[in-house]
Amino acid sequence: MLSPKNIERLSLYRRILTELKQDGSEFVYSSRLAELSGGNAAQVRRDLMATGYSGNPKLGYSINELILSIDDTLGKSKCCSAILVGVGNLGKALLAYFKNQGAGPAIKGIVDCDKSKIGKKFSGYLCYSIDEIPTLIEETSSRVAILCLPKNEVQEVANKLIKAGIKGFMNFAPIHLDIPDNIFVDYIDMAVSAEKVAYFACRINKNK
Amino acid sequence: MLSPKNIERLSLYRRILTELKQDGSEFVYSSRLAELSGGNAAQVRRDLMATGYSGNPKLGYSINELILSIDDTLGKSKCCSAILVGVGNLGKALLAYFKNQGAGPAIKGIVDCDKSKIGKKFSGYLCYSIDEIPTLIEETSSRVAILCLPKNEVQEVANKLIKAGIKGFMNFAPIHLDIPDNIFVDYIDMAVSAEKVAYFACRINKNK
DNA sequence: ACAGTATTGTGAAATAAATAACAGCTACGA
DNA sequence: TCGTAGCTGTTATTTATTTCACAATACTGT
Ligand SMILES: NC(=O)c1ccc[n+]([C@@H]2O[C@H](COP(=O)([O-])OP(=O)(O)OC[C@H]3O[C@@H](n4cnc5c(N)ncnc54)[C@H](O)[C@@H]3O)[C@@H](O)[C@H]2O)c1
Ligand SMILES: NC(=O)c1ccc[n+]([C@@H]2O[C@H](COP(=O)([O-])OP(=O)(O)OC[C@H]3O[C@@H](n4cnc5c(N)ncnc54)[C@H](O)[C@@H]3O)[C@@H](O)[C@H]2O)c1
Repeated sequence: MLSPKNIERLSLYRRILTELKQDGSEFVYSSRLAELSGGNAAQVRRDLMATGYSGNPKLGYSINELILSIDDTLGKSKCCSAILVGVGNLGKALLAYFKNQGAGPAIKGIVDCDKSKIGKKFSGYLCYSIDEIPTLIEETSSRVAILCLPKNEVQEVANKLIKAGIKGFMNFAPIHLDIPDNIFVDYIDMAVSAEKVAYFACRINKNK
Repeated sequence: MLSPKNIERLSLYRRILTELKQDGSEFVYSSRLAELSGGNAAQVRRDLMATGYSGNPKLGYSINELILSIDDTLGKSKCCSAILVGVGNLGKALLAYFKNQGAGPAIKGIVDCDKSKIGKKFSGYLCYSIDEIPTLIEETSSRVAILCLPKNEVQEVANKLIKAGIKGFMNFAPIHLDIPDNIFVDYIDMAVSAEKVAYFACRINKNK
């Protein structure tokens, strides 16, 4: 089983490969992929090994074939759809983003509890009420939920989503979810991230 | 020197401690902090060691004193201010978020290249033009920049920002920045994150 | 005053991740 | 056709991170 870090890098390589392809390239070396992804060539090769695809010792990797091989490993994204819960400032921005972007699980439905939002469209998606979650998940066969709600609401909503069949979350609310450990959660904590950047930005060129 | 992961967790602990304090608690055990942060008690203790603060073997950690000690280690956030570049969908959401939120570097200025935005206010911040970056950074003594621009613009803008004194970036654009390695960058790549969640969500309860 | 107890602080051990090293290929030019 | 330069695949090594395990400790109740 691949680790989350392997998966992250494979996803990143795939995006880079897709861009290279659009630019008309046919082959790429691990060293070039390392440059473009900010990693190390040995690691790139090691990650790619995991997909089972073999490059050519003189030409490098065939971009087309490598993309297919990564598709195969990650699972064609289409196989897994998502719903987004909480159509506020962040939720709306994410809708716009994921819509214009091929990769990743396709958003198939959006949900809010605010009556003034239910029934309206956002980025072309009709907003459903929180009570319609089970139906929505069933009909869209979604397994992923993107959580953009206030932190004090998130645990309760996550519980409902799990009951309805969700197996993975992107959680933007700054709180740890107490859920079974067969459910995957990715925490995207921007406040923590900002403090980390501030920490290192303020130490650079002082201690080093 | 602390690692980025240590810093992330310390920042997280501080947020949790602040909430516990508001709820009226005075002391907390490492085991409780581990629960609330989703970690392990030994690791919590190890992280806290790095701040130099010692808990009490019977009572646990004094919440007040521990917060002060973490403040001291991370640097009172106030010491490091930030500017946000790219006031689009995501930029506006982030402005709203960081405004209502005490921690993290304070946003001191915002920048866009769109003439229809320059001179207007967003979440109370006046939007400056890209040419005013050097002045803005100097006047606000910012060392951090939050990058919310299209990916094909980001490298060029980052170069300007570095020239003007920025030492750390939060980069939301899905592209690796080619910059000196004394500049810190945190990449927040939501497409990758979404694919990772989809991968694990679709495998849970199959292979395990 | 003091035994009991549950927690801290921390070295040692285990695990995970990244990097280096190099044998084995393969296209290509002479 | 053959030698070679420069790549890949993969093992070995190193480095980083997490977890374990337990002596030292300080409060509590008697
Ligand atoms: N805005 C940002 O850039 C940003 C950045 C990082 C994290 N966050 C976090 O993301 C979350 C959302 O942030 P936001 O700025 O979009 O907030 P917001 O207040 O703009 O939006 C929250 C939305 O959730 C809806 N909601 C509330 N309770 C709900 C429930 N029980 N069920 C369904 N919908 C519900 C609200 O109606 C609203 O539409 C917060 O936890 C915030 O801390 C936001
Ligand atoms: N919207 C999201 O939720 C989201 C999520 C993840 C990542 N991103 C990434 O964040 C970036 C911004 O996304 P967005 O949805 O806000 O896009 P957007 O198009 O809504 O906003 C981009 C903003 O940047 C400004 N801009 C463009 N070039 C500029 C320049 N050279 N200097 C200064 N300002 C400039 C534009 O005027 C606009 O205001 C993109 O790279 C996107 O891939 C967005």
